[in-house]
Amino acid sequence: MARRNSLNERELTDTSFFILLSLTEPKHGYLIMQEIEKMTEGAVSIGPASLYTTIRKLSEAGLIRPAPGTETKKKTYLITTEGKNLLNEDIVRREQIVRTAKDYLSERENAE
Amino acid sequence: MARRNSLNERELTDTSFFILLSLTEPKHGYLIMQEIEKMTEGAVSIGPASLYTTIRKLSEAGLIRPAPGTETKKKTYLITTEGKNLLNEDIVRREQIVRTAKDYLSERENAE
DNA sequence: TGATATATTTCACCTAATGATATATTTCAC
DNA sequence: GTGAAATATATCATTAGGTGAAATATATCA
Repeated sequence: MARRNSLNERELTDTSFFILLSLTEPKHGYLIMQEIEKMTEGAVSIGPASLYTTIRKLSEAGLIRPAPGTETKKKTYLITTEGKNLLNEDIVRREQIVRTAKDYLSERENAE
Repeated sequence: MARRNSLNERELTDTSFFILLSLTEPKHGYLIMQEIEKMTEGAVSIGPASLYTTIRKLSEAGLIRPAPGTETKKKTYLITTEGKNLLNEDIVRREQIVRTAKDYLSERENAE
């Protein structure tokens, strides 16, 4: 849900979710795009505009940081501990949404 | 992901997702708000502005329709077959996201 | 009647995402 | 080296979606 500021509420948009996920291993921006395409088998694709603006935001929020030992022109990033915590929280949040929906639907079906 | 038009791409935002879910049984707007609060145990709450604008959009998209036999001032709605199909699709889409994330993380852990 | 709860609508504003485009930088065949 | 293609980053202008707040309408019932 696009609201005031999803990160403040410890909720990840799909874009932030997948960028954080891919940065559990250090990567630069362009590679992140490719990795997300690959891991979702094309279901999710993030363009450069979304990517680089989101990287900046995640970086400012302390959820990712420049990877050490990479001083080239390619800026390489890595998820932080805080970022990993939030990512794990968000996986649980997403599971709960699905579970809530399934439970709700099956309750109605049984009532018929 | 807030994009061009999520309904065109057969993707539901959280707001649309929960409204459709609650309308598997006929309800008017105000009740939808309460039901969503209740079923998510307060984790998701949708205000009137979001609710009524989303109802209009879902209605225009043919995903919900006025419930028959309710001709009062309270406008009662019900999910359509098309809406139910999309809701079910979206549950699967959401499950896949979680599965993708878990698989991705566990692959990295094993590689350490 | 009037107070309170229930219910709907609209406004103005913000965040997130995005297509498009511009611009670097790297690689490598020639 | 030169230049073309691939790789990589950045920014702009626009749109969709979500929201708090406030206004208004309707229902309920003491």
